[in-house]
Amino acid sequence: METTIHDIAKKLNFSASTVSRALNNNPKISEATRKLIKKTADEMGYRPNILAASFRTKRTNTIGVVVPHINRHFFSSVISGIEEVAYKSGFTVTISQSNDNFEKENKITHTLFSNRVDGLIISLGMNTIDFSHLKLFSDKNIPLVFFDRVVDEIKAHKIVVDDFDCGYLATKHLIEQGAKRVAHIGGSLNIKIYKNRQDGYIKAIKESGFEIEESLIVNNSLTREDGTNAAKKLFRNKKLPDAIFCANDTTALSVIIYLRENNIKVPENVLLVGFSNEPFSEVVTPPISTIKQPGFLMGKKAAELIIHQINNKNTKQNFETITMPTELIIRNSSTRN
Amino acid sequence: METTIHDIAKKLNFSASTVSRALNNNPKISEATRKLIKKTADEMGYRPNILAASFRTKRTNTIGVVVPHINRHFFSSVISGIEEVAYKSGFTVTISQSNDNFEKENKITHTLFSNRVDGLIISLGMNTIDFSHLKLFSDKNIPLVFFDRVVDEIKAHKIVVDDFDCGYLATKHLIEQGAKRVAHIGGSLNIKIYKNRQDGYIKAIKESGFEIEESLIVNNSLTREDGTNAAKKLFRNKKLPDAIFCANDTTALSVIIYLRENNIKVPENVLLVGFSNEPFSEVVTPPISTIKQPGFLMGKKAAELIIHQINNKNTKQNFETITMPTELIIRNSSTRN
DNA sequence: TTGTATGCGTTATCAC
DNA sequence: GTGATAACGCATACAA
Repeated sequence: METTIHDIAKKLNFSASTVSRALNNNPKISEATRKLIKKTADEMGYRPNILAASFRTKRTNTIGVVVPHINRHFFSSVISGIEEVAYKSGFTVTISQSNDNFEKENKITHTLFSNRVDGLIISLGMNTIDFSHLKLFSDKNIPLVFFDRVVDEIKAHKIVVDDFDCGYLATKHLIEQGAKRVAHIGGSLNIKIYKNRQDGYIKAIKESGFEIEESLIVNNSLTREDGTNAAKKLFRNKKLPDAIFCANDTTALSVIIYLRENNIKVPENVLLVGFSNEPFSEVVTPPISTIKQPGFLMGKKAAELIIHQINNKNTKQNFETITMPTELIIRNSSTRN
Repeated sequence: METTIHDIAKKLNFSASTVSRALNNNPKISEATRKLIKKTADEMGYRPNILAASFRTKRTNTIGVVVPHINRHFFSSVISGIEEVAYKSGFTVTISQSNDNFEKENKITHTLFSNRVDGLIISLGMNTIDFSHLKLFSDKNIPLVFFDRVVDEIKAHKIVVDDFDCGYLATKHLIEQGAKRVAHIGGSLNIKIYKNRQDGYIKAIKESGFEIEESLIVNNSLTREDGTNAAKKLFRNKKLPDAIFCANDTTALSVIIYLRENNIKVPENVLLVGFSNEPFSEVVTPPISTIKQPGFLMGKKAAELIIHQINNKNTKQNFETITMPTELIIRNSSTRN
């Protein structure tokens, strides 16, 4: 049997309420009894039943986190940031992954709700176009923070990067390095971040006086395999591209490997920029120029925002969309010395 | 206000107990009323208060997981495996990271205990030599599963790989490829897995009729920086090593980069094997031969074991140590074609 | 400064 | 099959 506050109370001839107060550092309890009670609690091996307390106070001190894939470097960095801030503020973090599967995302989210998490931080799955499971939270006034894959339809804090600008800068950089025919391998245009990256690419191309060529743009789901297929397709053109802006590093890697096998040199023949700064992009040959997203910081920020909301539920919120700084990291894949 | 079973009961002129039973598919409730109650619950937007139920039943359906670093590929793969199995069995997973900091590990573990997790899956921090926070679980008969960094002092299921054998095989492979002076960059010998890897190395060396040379063994904390320093040290020897078995891929990567800068060729001049099969090891030049640990499977296995324990708490357990299969992945860094 | 009484929402034990 | 009641451990309003 676990020790409860009643056991401590009985032993010391106090009431349970006094014990409860002492343990919670209620200032109305005298220094002496508080010390005595805490000491005794310690000796008796008392461990508070947080479950009971949460049930009573309707506060779990738990933050739910939903990401598409835990083992992607970007997401695990975000989680790491969330966890660090949460821990320091006395919150526990419950993590689930949707596997980019809407059914699972839906179920997970409901479970988190039923578990009465104090707030939810989420990056949406690829196929999520119905948002009722999230409305559940905003309707019941449970703090909600989106990051990365956000959605316009729901009012909440959002943490993003300026994908449009990133796409623009990456493409412009390629053009500045002398590229005249920049191709783009992008993601599904249903997803806002990929649409934005592509729009940035288009702006840079037009601004530099080049034409948008349909044959230089490929959209797919940005896996390793898709990247290879995209490369094949692009290099089947009569007029070959001399640079490619890839919407993620995985695809850029596929391209590098494909080109190596076909004796086309990066960066001598083709310049390359990726996206996300995956750990491998720095060490592959040639190192891949890429956009660095501050995953860890995004996580910290998300946690800060949600904890602030949790602690100020009554005061009205102005929901803000926070754009985090990115960095174009220029490496060998996009520079001709 | 949230809808409760009492609200449903009132509306339908049933008792709360009947509603509770119907919702839990208790066979004593008639088909008709069960359907009616479920339908009404749905209409009223009823969401069970799992907190209350957990409190009552003393079962949270939650598994606690503690790892040193969430954003290491190996650990996030393990977590991913745990999460997948847990989800399918109706469990929620709470994840924390210790940052290899004993204080934090201690505090986290106590918090998980107070939150009444049904079980704990843990890989210990680098500096954990006191285990009272884990005894807490085994003493109270709360299922506990260790993986990767395990400990002999506590009886529990353990999921490991055969580090000794891995070290042996890796070293032997290098010798078979013609190496005559194999060096080793290892981790802290306080940590069992690193000790075992090194012992495997030693066995292979001796078995092949070579001498153990102190100057060919470096122990450090296996960071990127440490790897570079170790390489410097090794190549200051009068008689240079012609192969290195590194206790992780990070260090192997450092060595590759250091050697490249010093015009020593891998694999022509020096053969190399790493450990863990980090994502970058496949794509770096040259690709690094390494030991693949089945992180995802280890996670699945850990979850299966702990869920089985949770569901069979009364039946006595025979604690087993499960050794998962590894694979020596041979790539260019260790082969001379 | 401390004690008494009450209830959070659910499930389990009886009873009918 | 269904209902009444108690209990889980804690925090809090109110009393003293």
